[in-house]
Amino acid sequence: MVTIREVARLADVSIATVSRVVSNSDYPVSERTRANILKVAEEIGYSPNRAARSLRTNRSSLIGVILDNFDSLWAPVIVRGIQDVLHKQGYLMLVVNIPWEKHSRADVVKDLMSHSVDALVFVETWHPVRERLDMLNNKPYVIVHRLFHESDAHSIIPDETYNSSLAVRHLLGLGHEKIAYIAGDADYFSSAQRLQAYLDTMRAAGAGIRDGWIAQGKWRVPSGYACAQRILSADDRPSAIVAANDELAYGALLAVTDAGLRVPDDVAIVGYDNNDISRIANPTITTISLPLFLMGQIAAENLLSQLQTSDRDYAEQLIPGELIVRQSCGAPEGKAVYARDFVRATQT
Amino acid sequence: MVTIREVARLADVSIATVSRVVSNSDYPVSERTRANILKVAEEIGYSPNRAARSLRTNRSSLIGVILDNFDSLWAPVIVRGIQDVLHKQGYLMLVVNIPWEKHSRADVVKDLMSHSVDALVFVETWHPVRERLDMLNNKPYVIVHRLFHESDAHSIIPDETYNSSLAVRHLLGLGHEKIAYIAGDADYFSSAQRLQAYLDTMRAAGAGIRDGWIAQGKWRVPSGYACAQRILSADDRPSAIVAANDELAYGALLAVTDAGLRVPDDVAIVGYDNNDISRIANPTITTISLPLFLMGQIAAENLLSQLQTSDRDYAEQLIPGELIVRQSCGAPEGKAVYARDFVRATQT
DNA sequence: CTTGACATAGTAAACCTTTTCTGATAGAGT
DNA sequence: ACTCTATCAGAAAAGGTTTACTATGTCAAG
Repeated sequence: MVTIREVARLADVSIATVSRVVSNSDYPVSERTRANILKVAEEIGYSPNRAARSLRTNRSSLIGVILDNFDSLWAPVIVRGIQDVLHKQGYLMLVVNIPWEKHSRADVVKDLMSHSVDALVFVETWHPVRERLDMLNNKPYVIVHRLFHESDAHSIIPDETYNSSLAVRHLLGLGHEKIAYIAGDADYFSSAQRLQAYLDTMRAAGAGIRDGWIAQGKWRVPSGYACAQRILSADDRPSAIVAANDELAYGALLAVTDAGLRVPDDVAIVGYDNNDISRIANPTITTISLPLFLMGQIAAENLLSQLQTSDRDYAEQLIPGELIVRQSCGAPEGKAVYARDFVRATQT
Repeated sequence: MVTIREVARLADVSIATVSRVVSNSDYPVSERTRANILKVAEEIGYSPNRAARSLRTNRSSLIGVILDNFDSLWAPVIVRGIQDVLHKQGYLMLVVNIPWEKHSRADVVKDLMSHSVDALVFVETWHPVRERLDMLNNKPYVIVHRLFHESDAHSIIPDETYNSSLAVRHLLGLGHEKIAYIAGDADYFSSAQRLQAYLDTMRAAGAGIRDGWIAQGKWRVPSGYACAQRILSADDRPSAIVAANDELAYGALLAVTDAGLRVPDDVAIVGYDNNDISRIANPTITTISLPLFLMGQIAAENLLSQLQTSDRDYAEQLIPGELIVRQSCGAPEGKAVYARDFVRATQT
């Protein structure tokens, strides 16, 4: 292996000087010397031994990324966002996936710490970080898409309330008054929030709500199908269904079709997540899109600023989504007139 | 930070002894001493400084994973498979995504080398590793799902020929004689292989092939739609379409429906990849499933064996997929009578 | 001509492990 | 009682880097 010593020898300077140059120290080194050292280093293909550097400085340029659910449709996009920012700053990601059922989490954190990661990102995590805050050794950390109920100032999460209301407002804006809701798994933080936003928005608009219009689903297609069936058989059949995610929406779509009704003519449908499925379904499904890549970027930037300035105030960050208007609601594709106006009004 | 020195002091032994115990050396240490050291280490929460260890041993317990396309539907599953094996052996993954358009690849490898990774995995890679083999410093490496044409003994790739023939055989087995084919992007290695397998299987079965039955697609839904339209307007309309992937199949499904024909009654369709889409589509789509998780595991095991025994023979590994029978072909769901028999006959 | 300040470079310690070599002890064999 | 061997423990070097401290040279001011 080619070491700093070798560079020093060839450039005829001390290793200290080489170190100053190659590690971008702000210690003064004459331009002549610097240029020469860089030339030599380049020529013999020197790159610093990170282990040695890390041993000395206690910094590793490594960021631990802990995922609950690596091959979900969301996580990889978030991770790419994280990398996008971190990589430019010379950080590399140590990625570990632990299904949330497993309780080996503490070990993983310990593992990462022993590799002296500079900071940690938890993506879509189920377990409060606080439980093992002592293990974190005061290292910066951030949570993207927290799934547990207690709030944590380090989290970056979708603005469920706002996003969910977008869907309802869109339907209201299209003239719908009888709007049903299929909720996600009750265990989830976000399920409750989205459902609440539906209720609040409906009430705020003065629209009536019936018990039979609200079904408790389980995130997946079959559950969406069953829930929609129940909803369609309600005394007062609704003219629109808001689903807590796209899979539920797809189940609902099948149920509506199987009931001999048409989407969007008889029943309009809105989803949430903007899966590939929704782009491809027939009809294509109106849905809420989350800026996942951006969320990853924000997380990484948050981390960087924690790394730079040790003490600052943290606050939970809520990330707004966007309504993607497609065929399943009957609105002109790509245009959410009322909803858009509403958005602007809300945001200013 | 708590170091080996601290453990040694409290256990009243030398640091050498502690090192032997905590690093699982096979150097003899008395049971009494070992137990005591482990107890102390546990109590004060000692975990070895990997940087120091790495500096000394030149091994890092880090594996570099380079991805072309991190948020594809496949890559994350493969990565999970890799982790599944590596993590048990105490390795952690340094994951880097580089879109294949970017040519910063060499830098990334250099980066990883400077972190002294013990080995490298390339997932779904477009660029021949050989180009920068010198940078690899003889470290073990493996390629999962190679996308470039030249063969590489270190690759673990789907057995495209076999897999693609499964689809055709299934249709032949169901009595179809006029089978069309929608190919994937011509740039891809796998496209050509899959197409060739279709041709060979058809010929072997004595089934006729017409020019109008073969369309050159581009992997995505709209292309599948267009190709299917062209195929359906052929003089001699085929009774089945094999698509090079599920998105193309979905496009074909739409085209068939829009042409006023029914799937599978008028036209049967088979895809490739077993995306979520296919499970949910209406009708559900028969397709080929790749054992991605397994491929990741195999890759990792290959790597481990390279790490243990320095010299051994490598050979390209071809991984067979599986036909998932659903509604789009008209066969009883889950049963691929002819195809299955054919598989057995081939494999024995 | 001396002094002080400044710019630049070098020396050497320190970071925490692993591992070679050496040392000590105990038990077995004579 | 002696040597020989096996078993276990310790001392110390080594690995590549950063950095506090020290050294040198140059130049300006006194």
